[in-house]
Amino acid sequence: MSDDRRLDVLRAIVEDYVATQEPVGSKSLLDRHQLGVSPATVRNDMAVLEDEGYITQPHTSAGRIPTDKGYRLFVDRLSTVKALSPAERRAIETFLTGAVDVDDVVQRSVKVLAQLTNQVAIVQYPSLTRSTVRHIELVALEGSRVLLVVITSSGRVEQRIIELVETLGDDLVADLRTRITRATVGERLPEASLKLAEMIETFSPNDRPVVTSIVTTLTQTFTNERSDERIAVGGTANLARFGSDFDTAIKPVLEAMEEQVVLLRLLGEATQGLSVRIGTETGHEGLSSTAIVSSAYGTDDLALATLGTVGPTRMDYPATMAAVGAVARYVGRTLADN
Amino acid sequence: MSDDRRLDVLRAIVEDYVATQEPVGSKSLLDRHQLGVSPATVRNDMAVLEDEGYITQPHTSAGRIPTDKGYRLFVDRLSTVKALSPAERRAIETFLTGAVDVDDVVQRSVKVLAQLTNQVAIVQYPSLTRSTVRHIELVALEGSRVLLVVITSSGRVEQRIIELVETLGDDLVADLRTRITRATVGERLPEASLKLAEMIETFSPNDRPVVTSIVTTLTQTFTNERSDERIAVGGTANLARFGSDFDTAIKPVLEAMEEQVVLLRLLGEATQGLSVRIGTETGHEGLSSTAIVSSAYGTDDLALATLGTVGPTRMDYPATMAAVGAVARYVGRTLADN
DNA sequence: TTTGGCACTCTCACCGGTCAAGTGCCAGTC
DNA sequence: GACTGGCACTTGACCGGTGAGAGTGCCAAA
Repeated sequence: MSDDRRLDVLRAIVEDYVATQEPVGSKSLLDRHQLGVSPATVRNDMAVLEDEGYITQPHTSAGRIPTDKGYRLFVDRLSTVKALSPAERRAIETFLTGAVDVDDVVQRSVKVLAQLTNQVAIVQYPSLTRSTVRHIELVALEGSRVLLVVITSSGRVEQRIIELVETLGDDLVADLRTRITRATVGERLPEASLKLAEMIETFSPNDRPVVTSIVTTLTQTFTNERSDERIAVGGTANLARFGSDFDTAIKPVLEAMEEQVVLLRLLGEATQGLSVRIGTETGHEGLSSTAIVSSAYGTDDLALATLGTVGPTRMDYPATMAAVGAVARYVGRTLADN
Repeated sequence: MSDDRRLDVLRAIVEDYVATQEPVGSKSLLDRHQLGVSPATVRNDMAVLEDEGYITQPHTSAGRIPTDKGYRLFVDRLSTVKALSPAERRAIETFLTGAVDVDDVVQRSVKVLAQLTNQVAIVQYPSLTRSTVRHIELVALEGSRVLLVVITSSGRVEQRIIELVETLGDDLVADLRTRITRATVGERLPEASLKLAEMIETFSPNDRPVVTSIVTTLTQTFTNERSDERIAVGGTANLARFGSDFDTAIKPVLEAMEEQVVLLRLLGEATQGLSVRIGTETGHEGLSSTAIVSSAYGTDDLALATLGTVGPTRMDYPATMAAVGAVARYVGRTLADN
């Protein structure tokens, strides 16, 4: 018995099932793939594959469908990432080149990713905490309000309006601005926060309360989860492909898509390279029949954030992985140019 | 024959159908409403109502369901807006009072509106073009870049980074800042644009190219559709209630929800008061079995923007209208306090 | 180890009958 | 003239039975 052929059979089953959405039997499998053996042999192989937990039958006398474990093996060892067609590459390129700012880049990537994969696309905004400060600005508004603007290396602009207890003198504002700038520009945001804390000491005791309150807000802005958590979702209309039963197949996904916290967990840590989580591997109950393909994007040396797609476990993994990878590369490049 | 009773019958049909989601027959209608007449009489009334186009039968020997025209009549003449329960009022209040900025207010209102109505909620960000300028700031960044920040009366903060052809002198930036401030603060944005155009003349011919390019961007920011079009959507999981057929009932709605342009048209012009559009009145093909309840929000004298819900035509109109109205009032008040 | 054959199992689509709900119409009553 | 009770008719939903089709497991033979 050849171990290789059994894997070929598994691959054929996955491919057929993804294409037809129907349990695949030994005979119809041979109609579409030349394995050079008879149906009976395939049946034997299938029995073994089922014993080992890679495929399963919805009911006796039905064909087989892959299990999560089967998809896992397929992704890990049986598939090669499809190359994108030139048309697809061009689509990504033309979609992304017109973008004017970070918001725009994210918006457009969600759209193109959803379109390419026919799935639900998720794109996380470039992380604040992993960027460096490019520019920081402090502006006195009317009354005792101060506007704080931070521009990061990835082009994100964050602003906060701070309500102070007392009005700031113009000279103090100017002084603060230069000192904050000196302390933070070029630094990663977490380190910038540390430097800022030290900086407080250098002010006269009189000014410290005000300075502290500004620095606190600034630090919050740098490290605040809420601002680090921004995420764009698109292509929800593709949920149609997830299955016909709304309550079990579609509703949980829609609910997850509205929960930033869940989305973040799903995208996962921004490790370099493609990550595929299948079924229960997503760690989310409602998503047990979906799979998530994600990838970090960023510059060569620094992952800025993550993007990916959510689709049914019976998806075209090679194509999806190719699309996610390509969009991640383009987005990383686009933001680096900024 | 009493015309009033026929309207009572229509009201009963709408109420029953909304409650049960099933065609209502003459007999079961009398089980739930005391009309003081026999089923046969109700049948006669129903026949007339059907002739007039207010109700229809899915098939012979089925009960009747209201047509769009029937709902229209119901909304216009047969229903009174339900008062919100104290619990609901409290829910809105507690949800909105914690908001820290405009983004937060909008985010939270979408959520609470979706929750209250069990429908898809849409909230437009406060319009830029209808706000006045509260503060405007011009900051020279590194190189020939300039950061422009506009804060409006409704609390929105918009920023743009402008790439100039030449580096600006510090004194020119300062000069520009004060002059732009003088020209625009307190003005409505469209008028501010006009004033800015005039202002260009007051600069020396040397500086005019730079000034023009800044003013242009500023004007674009003020009147740009893209920034005026920001919209938040929530409660898409409630699409479950729209019907069981994904392709005809749910997909079109999801698609519409992803198209800013469509959404804007659906919310409609921000006229004061509640607006209800039923079925084809939405002017959007895919939404022929949905209804949109929307309302402008803002201060007494100025509508800032619109919010509303999208639901199936068979919705509880009085309750939905009450919720939309209440949330609009609260949001208007919250933003006015800002 | 592979293969062909065979008996077996299960789902699904189809069919016909029955049931319940609802209608339209008509003749009778107030 | 408006309302009512009665009746015949229509129709979708439900149910059980049936047959076809697809697929399986197993076994003996190559």
